[in-house]
Amino acid sequence: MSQPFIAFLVGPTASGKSKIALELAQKHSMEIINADRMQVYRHLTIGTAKPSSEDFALVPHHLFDLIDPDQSFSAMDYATMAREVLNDQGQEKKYLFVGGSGFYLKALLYPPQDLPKGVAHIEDYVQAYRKILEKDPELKSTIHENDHYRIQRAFFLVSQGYTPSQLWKQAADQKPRLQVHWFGIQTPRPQLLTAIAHRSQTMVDQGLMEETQKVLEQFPASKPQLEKIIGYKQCLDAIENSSSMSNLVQEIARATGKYAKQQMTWFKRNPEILWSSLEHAQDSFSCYIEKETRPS
RNA sequence: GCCCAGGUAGCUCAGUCGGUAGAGCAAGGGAUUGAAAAUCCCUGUGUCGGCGGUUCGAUUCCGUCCCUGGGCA
Repeated sequence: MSQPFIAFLVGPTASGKSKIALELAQKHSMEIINADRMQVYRHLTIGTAKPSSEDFALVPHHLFDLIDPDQSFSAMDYATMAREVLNDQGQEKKYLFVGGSGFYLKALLYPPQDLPKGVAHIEDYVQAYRKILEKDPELKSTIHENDHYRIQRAFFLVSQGYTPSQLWKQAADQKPRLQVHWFGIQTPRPQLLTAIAHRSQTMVDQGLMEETQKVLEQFPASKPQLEKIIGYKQCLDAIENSSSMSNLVQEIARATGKYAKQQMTWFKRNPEILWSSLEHAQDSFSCYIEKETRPS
């Protein structure tokens, strides 16, 4: 038993993870570690539904507010930093990762591969796709010809002499390097959509537009990044085209709902997750933690 | 009351020179290996406003009625 107790609390956005996490962390003296892709950014506060400074004061929090919005960040950066947190601390500790970024948790769980960072700039995707298949035919089943995003990365790896499909297969065959306990909050879709609608409205009321403006002024280079983040993207659209202002909340809620669905697709196939409704989450996860951490 | 323009998938609309229809968005499902709140894939039967008429056959033409928007009184 050389490993601290580690739990992952996952679920779609707006499902109430942060609140449950805070309760569990207080009750079981756990430390919270962020597992949300966007909450690593400083200054993106309202739009990422980051915990409040009061919350931060209640229990130790890690991996929040790490970088400025114009800095790059990746799943591997996240995994590296998370490992540092875990290594730094004593074995007696208990950790609760909280967030909906499945890809990031996966990167943490599996050993890193020594691959170069970067993507290729591509003009002709048809040709680029043909070319990566020439060097690595198995990519055909992994990357769709329309998936330009992945073609850019694969093309880069191939041009560096790698065979991506082999690397990925190797990685998939590895056992997770951490033993973790999975908790998931599951909310019926209509209920979740209602919560999302409310939260979108609250964000706008709290000044999401102003936050967007301020970040843009302070970090002009962050624009491409902001355009990819739900909430900020819609605010940017509204700034440029004031007519879309009236639909702002609706647009944010719509995009968030889609995102929540993607998250569920990610987590649904993980058989290790102990699912609970929001109402029972606190009790059932609490019970579980109690049992698992009781000194025998 | 009269004159226009419309009434087609949950929404916005396209289309059928007459052989019962299709896009985007939404919705549902899936993928996801150092950009992932990104990116991509799959799924479309709906009294084509109601009723009549013409026709072998009408959502498409004609008549009439209803509804919506705009204009004139």
